[in-house]
Amino acid sequence: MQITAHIAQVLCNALAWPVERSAQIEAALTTPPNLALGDCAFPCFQLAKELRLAPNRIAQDLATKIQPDRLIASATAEGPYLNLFLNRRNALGQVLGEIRESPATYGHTDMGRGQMLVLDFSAPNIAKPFHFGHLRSTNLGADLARILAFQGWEVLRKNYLGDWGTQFGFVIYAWQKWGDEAALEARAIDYLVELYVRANRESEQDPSVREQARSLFLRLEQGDAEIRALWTRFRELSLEGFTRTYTRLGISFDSYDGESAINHKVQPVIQRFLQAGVAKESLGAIVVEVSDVLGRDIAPCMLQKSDGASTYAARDCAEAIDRWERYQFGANLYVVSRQEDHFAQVFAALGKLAVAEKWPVNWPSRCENISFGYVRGMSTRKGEAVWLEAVLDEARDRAGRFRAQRAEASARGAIALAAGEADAVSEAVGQAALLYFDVSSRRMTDLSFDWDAVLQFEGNTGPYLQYAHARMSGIFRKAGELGLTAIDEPGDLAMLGTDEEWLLVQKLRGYAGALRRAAELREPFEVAHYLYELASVFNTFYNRHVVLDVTEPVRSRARLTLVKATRSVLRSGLQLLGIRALDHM
RNA sequence: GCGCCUGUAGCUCAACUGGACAGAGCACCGGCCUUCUAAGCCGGUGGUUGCAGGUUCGAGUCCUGCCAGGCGCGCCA
Repeated sequence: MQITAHIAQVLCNALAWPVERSAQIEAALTTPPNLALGDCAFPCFQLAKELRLAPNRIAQDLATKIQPDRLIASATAEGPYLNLFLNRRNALGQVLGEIRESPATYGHTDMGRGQMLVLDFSAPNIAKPFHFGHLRSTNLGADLARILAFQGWEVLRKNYLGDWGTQFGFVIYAWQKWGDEAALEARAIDYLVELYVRANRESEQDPSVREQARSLFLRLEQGDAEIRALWTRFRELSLEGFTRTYTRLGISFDSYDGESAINHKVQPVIQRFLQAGVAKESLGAIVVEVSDVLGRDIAPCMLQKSDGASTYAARDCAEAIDRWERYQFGANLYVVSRQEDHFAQVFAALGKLAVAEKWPVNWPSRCENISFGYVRGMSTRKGEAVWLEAVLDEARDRAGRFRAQRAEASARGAIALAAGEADAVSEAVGQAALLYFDVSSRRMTDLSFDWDAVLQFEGNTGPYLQYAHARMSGIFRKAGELGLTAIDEPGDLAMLGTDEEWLLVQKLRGYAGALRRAAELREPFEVAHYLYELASVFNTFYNRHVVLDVTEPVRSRARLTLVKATRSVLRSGLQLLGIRALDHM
């Protein structure tokens, strides 16, 4: 980023603009399509309007005004583009120096410094299957948490468990009717899901089941001791199951307070809405009109149903208020799929309350719904759902088989691993395939579940990134045997003179930009995409050049420095995506 | 009917928020293991960006209208 900032400043001077505008120039800078055209480009189209001059003319003028300096070697006009060639030797030294000085924080910005960010993700429903579809919210949320924390935010990870609502009435109804203590002991959460599905199926035949479930939930909400004890037990069992999966994925939360925890604060909030004149009664229910503030035809935000039970929206409102009082967040994000209308209603209702009660901070505008695409082929009712644990197992097993198969096909064989290590590698590779698949397209893209598409180990995949990392680690093992080490002073980096080495450095320079886009757009895909390109550029370099050559120790050490920096950035990015960087595969 | 989202190579996705010839992976065809891991690399085949207009120096990207698909539309969460 520092080189880019320098270029922007030089251009700013050449244009005789005030320093403040250099940020605008920096944002406009792009990369030419190939090395022959240059290393950095400034398109002059926008300036054409402002200066009332042809863009080609502006590019030519600028080219003559740019003085070569330590980082800029030359500038040429190529049609409407001003193309810059960098001083490779100095630029390379600067980039590798920055990475060497702070490998753990290279590429970060302070965009979130001093601000709290509440991130609500995963949020599975108790007594409902934790299937592959839930991986999206869980993984997307965990990635965003790491990415935003890296950008300086103080992130609070919140798992707002779906542990309240009529669904629980169904489970309790089923338990009272068919409950089997032995089965619950043996199968825990799986058995609860069976009960839930069975009650649901019955309610399709017999509408009165729904009524009974509803009344059971009402009793729970009113504090019936017997029902409450059942609920507590079911919640504990479910949470144990979820936690196993989270631990396996290396994900943890700061809070598991679900909808039930906010229960006692819901009524007072509904009263506040009424007293402020924001909510009104309609058909026996209590609602907040939001079509006026949202400027479109949308149903009102319902806070209380005509039977007196609170709604999901009311709990979300109360919960958001509680969050604000606790944390005074700078941002409050909900990673929930395809509930745009619901969140629009909740945020708008809170916005109206903010105005009516004259809140000093209009925090509802800091609330965001991070939506994402639908996972097709995964309906619980149709029995298509695949449990996340089963997917993780399958991923691990396929990764193990794939490795054995490759070892046989390759003339060189594969690196021998200890038995325990082989299992750990299979688990890590399987997860990498799964987690990477999830972020290999932008979050709004719908996904269809397909074993063969999800569990790929070749091409643009998670294992491809791990493989590049393992190769780099292999180089360092060999370097240790040969007694070669990376260099500390940049003097001899002039040995890095090939295009492949330069392209790799150029790519390393782009890490900060990828991280910034990922954070601003709430889009981990940006990191995944960047890492794929980085690994790809590295693989090209790796195939064309030998790093370690005892007859050329100076060049070898310079290349080791480059590989060390690349591995550091790759490892940093993988960590942000929750993918384990492996030293052997 | 209304609202939100999507439509790019046979398939799965990109395209740095309006910029250089629309790029990757999979699949298919050909080449590369006596050098640090071939889960890799190099080359090839494959496109009227759903259709029709509009905005301007310039459109896959923005606007309008069609066509096709997905999700939602006050007492499910």
